[in-house]
Amino acid sequence: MAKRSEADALMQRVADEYEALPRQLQCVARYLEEHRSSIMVQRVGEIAEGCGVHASAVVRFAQRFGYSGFSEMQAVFRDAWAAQASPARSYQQRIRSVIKGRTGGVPAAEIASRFIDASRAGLDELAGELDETRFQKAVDMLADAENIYVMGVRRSFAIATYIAYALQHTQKRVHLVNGLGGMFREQLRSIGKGDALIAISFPPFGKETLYAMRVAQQHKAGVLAITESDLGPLARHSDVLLKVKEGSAFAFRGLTSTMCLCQALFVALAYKLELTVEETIPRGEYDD
Amino acid sequence: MAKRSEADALMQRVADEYEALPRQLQCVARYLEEHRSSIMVQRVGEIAEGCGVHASAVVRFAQRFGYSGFSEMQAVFRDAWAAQASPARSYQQRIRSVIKGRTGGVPAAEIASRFIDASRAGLDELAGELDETRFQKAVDMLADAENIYVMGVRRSFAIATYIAYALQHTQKRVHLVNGLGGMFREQLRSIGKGDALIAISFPPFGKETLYAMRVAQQHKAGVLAITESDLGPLARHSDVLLKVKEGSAFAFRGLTSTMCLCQALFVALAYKLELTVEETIPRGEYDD
DNA sequence: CACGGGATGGAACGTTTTTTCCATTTATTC
DNA sequence: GAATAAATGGAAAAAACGTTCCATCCCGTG
Repeated sequence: MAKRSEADALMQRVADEYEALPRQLQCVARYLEEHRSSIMVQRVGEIAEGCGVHASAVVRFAQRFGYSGFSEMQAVFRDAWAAQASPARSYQQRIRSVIKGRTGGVPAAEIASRFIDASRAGLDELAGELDETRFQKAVDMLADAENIYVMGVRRSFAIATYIAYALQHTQKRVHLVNGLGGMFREQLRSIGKGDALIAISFPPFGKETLYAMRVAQQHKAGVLAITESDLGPLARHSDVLLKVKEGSAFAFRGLTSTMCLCQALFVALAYKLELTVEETIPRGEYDD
Repeated sequence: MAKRSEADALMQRVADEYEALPRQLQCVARYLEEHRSSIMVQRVGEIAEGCGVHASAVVRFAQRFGYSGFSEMQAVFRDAWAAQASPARSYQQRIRSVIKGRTGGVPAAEIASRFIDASRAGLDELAGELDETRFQKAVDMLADAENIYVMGVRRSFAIATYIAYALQHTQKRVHLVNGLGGMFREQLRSIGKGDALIAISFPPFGKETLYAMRVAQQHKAGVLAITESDLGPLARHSDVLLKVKEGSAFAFRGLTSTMCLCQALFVALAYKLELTVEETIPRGEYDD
């Protein structure tokens, strides 16, 4: 593999010493970590502004790691870029094609990047085919609800978990129907008029989720379904249906588009409810 | 998508006027053409030397094409690079301007599509910056583990939930450390050598997760951290660290890239363990 | 509560880099 | 070949930038 550039070595040292650094220098460290590729074109002032510190703090940072000043440290990043930009790129590409040509086990990274590509395709589709009217209706329904019940089982449970977590940052009462102790029915018992159920389900549809939707409708609660298609059993039991098609790779269905849609739903709701950033994302001791 | 950058426009004008240029300015033009990608990091003097010309000639060149001086022209190239190097940033900037643009009611669909854009940018970055070596190490670690513990709290809990669900389709014993009944410690008690802990955490790091990592290390279990940066407390307590940077929109952090990475991790693991599709995704009565 | 050490930010300083000016050279035209 | 216009290079002026110094502030300690 590529020999470690001095920039790599530096970032390693930074990572090692990070915790021992004063607050502002930690900011600088994080900034470098995150904007590593653009350090070389930035001026001290820009970097300082970017991490909300004084320019001299950036210089001190460089000096702490053995350079005479910022300029000398910047040169390290510039060299690293120059080294990989001009002569090496073609080599790297060749190496990649060599890896692809191999016969043995498929390298993990190869699988990963295919999967990521599939997920990207899924998101592209989501962006293109989102039904704006329905999305608005979904947001309105949640905004008007007093209690929000969230339900998804097995593959969809993680999504339900996330929605329930996010909604805790609103004033709504939120109920994650998790079936703990086999008590699906009991957890749904008190749903009623003025409430909403968010049901996430994909084929083959979990019978617990279908049951929950029926109960919700009988109790005159609004039902928002998040699923794959307008057809199928969810359509008849829901008031609003949001469609999300997941790309799949290696015969394995993604979940990123669904996650993305649900987050978008929450953000839109938060704005409708006019939550401030502080309310939405309380950065406190207990946040993670 | 194919919007011509100002740099493109400039190079076009240069090409048009090239013949009419004095000798030295032609040299500069050729140099720009050939070293287009590195203009942004070079100083006037370097460029001048590079084409055997005096610094003032370079300045005159810039002025001839309507810029106040070399610096202004250089900024054009720098912007062009920044735009293509990190599309994520430009997405964010667009989002911010949308928010600032109107204080009234932003339509929900507008918010949704901005959020999806940000998530797409996040995935693009994930695809580009995935550390293949580390990813392989992570897969190997999980493949060798007898028991796999999964831990994430609050924002990361949904991800942990998903990983635990997916891993149930392998032969491994999987333990989701969920803290039910306040029993984090008890759920971790039996972790030991030959086991692995997957810890998902983002700043500000949940103390429960940090605790779990320490316990795992003390018990000689392998620790796989999924987080945002090499810096911070997770680095020292983990054996493998996978980085994932989430795009954020409307001051709200995404989770789609993390989800995608975790799914990719699982797929790669499944292939390494040579699970068939049937084993991986049993399509049965209970699936959802 | 007083103290000390380190972190921080403002401003001055020195250096580097860019730009302008002008004298000189080179090319062009009649 | 002289006259004129344009191009060039040196050097000084100006600007930008990085660095250093120092007063102040904050935090942990005795």
